[in-house]
Amino acid sequence: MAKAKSALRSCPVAAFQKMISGKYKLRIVWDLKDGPRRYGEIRSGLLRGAAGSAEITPRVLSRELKALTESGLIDRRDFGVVPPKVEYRLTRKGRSFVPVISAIRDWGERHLSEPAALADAAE
Amino acid sequence: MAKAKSALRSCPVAAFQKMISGKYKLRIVWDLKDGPRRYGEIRSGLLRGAAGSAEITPRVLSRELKALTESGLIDRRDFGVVPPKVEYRLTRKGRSFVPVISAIRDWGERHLSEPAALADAAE
DNA sequence: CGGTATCCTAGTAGATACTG
DNA sequence: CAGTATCTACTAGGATACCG
Repeated sequence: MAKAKSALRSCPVAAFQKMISGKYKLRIVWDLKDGPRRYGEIRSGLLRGAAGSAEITPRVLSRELKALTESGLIDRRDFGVVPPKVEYRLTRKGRSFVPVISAIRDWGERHLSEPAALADAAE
Repeated sequence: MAKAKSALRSCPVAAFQKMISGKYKLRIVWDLKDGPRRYGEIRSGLLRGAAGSAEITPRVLSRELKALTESGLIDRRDFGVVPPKVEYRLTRKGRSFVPVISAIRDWGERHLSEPAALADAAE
C-alpha cells in the first residue's frame, strides 16, 4: 500500500487508473452527474446500457461505492430512517471529474461504438 | 466474448474501460505520443515515474502491446534484422486518443498528486 | 431498503528461465 | 533485442444467503 502511494505521487495517469479500476466506477460517477441517487436507483441505472447482461451484485456495488467515497469522488448520505434511505451524490471533486468522463465518452462514441472503428485501425 | 461485444456497442465508457484495462496501457500510449519507440525503450520509459517499483516483465509488456495493437491504438513495425529491431507507434486512432489522456493527466495532477486532494474530498 | 458474510472462479500480473 | 513458456500469487467480480 505504501508502495502504491508513491506510485500515485509519481504518475497521475497511474493514479487515475487505480482510482477508476473496477467495472462500474466510471459509470456510477456518470450516472450521478444529474443529481443524487439512491442505492437501488444506481443499481437499476447500471442495468441500462449493460445490454441484457446480469445485474451488479450488491457486494460489488457496495465495494465500488465505498471505494469512490474513499477516493473523495462521491459522498454518502444516510437518512437514518426505516426502511433505510441512503443517497449518493458527487462531491466537488467528483463534479470536477465529470468533464473527463465526458471526453472519454465522446471519444468512445466516435471510435469504439461504430463498426468504422475497425477501418480506422489501418495506419 | 460476444457478450462483451454487445456491451461495447451499448456503452462507450465500458468499452473504454475494457480497452485501457491493464496497468500500463495508458502510459504506453502516452509515451508513444512523442514518436515511435522500440520495445526496450518503452520498457525503460515505464520505469520512469514508477517510483522505484519493479520493472515491467517482458510477458506483461508483450501482452499489453499486443492488446493495444488489436485495439488499433498502436502499430507494430518489425524491421526484420538481426539483432531484432521493432518499433511501436501510434495509429491515427491512437493519436486521436492522446488528448483524452491529456485531460486525464491534467485532472490527475490537480486532484490526485497533491496532498490537497484529501482536503478537497470534503464536499 | 441497503447493505454484509461466505464461498467460488476467472483473469491479471509478477518471477524465472529460455529462444530465434 | 525482442520476445515466448511455465508456473504461481493475488484479486476483482459473481452466486447465494442472510441481517438491521
